Amino acid sequence: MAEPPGLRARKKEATRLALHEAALRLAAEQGADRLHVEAIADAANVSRRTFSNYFSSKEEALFYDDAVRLRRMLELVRDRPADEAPWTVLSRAAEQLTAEGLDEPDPAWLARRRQLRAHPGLLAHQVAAYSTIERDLATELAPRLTGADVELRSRILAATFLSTLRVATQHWIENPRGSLLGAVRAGLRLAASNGTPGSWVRAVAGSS
Amino acid sequence: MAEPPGLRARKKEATRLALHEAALRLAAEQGADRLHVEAIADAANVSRRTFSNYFSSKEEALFYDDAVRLRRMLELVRDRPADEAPWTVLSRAAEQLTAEGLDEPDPAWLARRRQLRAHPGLLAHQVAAYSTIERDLATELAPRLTGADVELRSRILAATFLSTLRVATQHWIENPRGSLLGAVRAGLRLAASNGTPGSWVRAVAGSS
DNA sequence: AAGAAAGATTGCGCATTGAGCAAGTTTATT
DNA sequence: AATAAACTTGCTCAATGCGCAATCTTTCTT
Repeated sequence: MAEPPGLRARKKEATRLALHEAALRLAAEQGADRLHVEAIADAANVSRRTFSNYFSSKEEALFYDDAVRLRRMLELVRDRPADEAPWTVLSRAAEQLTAEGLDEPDPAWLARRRQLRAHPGLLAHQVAAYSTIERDLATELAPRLTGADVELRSRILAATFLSTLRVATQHWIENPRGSLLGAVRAGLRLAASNGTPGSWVRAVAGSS
Repeated sequence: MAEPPGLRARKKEATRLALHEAALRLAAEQGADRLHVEAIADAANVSRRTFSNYFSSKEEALFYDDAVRLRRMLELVRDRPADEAPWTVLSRAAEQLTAEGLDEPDPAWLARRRQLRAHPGLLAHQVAAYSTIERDLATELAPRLTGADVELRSRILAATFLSTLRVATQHWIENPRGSLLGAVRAGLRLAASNGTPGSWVRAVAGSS
């Protein structure tokens, strides 16, 4: 089933990563607006054309790591028991994902990501990356719901969860007190009680 | 304070709208992928260059109406009393916005919007339009919160609320049973109780 | 191990597009 | 009516996404 990736696949992943990292580095060094596809390709020792074979735009290259994380999260969701409550499924998946080696990321990566935040036009591309799996996540969630309006409810669950994950992560990047895992947990707890004003304080207090 | 817009401003708004509508119509007619800036400009009787003066891409033109709605919603949020509970502020603003003449939209518009849904790449641009005001909404919300973690909480509130609004609206477009207002109300109620499994059924039942 | 088949990289060319600039046109001001 | 301010347009260019065909690499077959 899970055959070890051959040399071909490994090489591909390597250049993909190289392109992603080159993009991130150059964007942080020279500013996101002076980032050109040609430069990224050069930095990764491939041709401009090859870049296009991997990514359809420099922004996609920039947020490739988010895409990977999100695809991985979808897998984790799939692996949760079918009878678990939906929000629990999502929370646990998010926690596993965060725990999986990305809890204490490389400081250089952190700094670069913080640089990127400055450029407001990039936010749009990041949310785009998230929106890519929104539907997949919803269809994964739907069979776990019972009652009326399953479709609407699954889509709202997926969308709000992903938004929360994105915002909590971003907030932690800009403002890293404590662990990322803690930030994600706090965010999810907050989102879980969006509509109940009294519980906010309690929810936050409970996170410490 | 609010001077009536002169001829100049009215003309500008007119061409902006013309461009938006031309884009929407052409996208629905010929498919979103065969949509070219030149064609949009022609259909609106302006030059290609002028199109660029109004919109920075065809997708921005396509989702101009969302942008307008969202800016309007920000105003409505600003006008809510300062002591209202945050989620109530958002719900009321959304309801007002929906009630403001867009509750029973033009069937042609609806059909076109439904066509657009087919093209998956466009979702990214729609969420981009929503993300544009995410920060503004958060900074508007922040002063209405008390306690700890005001920044994180306001950002999560803004993000989840906007996601919900987007998904509920989109769901209603694809699936218009009842009024849009009803769909938005239901969506917000659902989002308000994301984490509490037992309350889902009650929340939905309460919407009928 | 040799050769065929499948897959990846590259260069070339073209269509689309976003934007700066300057000249011409329309609206606002006085 | 004259002047100023704002808008439109055509021209031009750099950047980009992608189809195509040639070449090189990995994998599969026998």
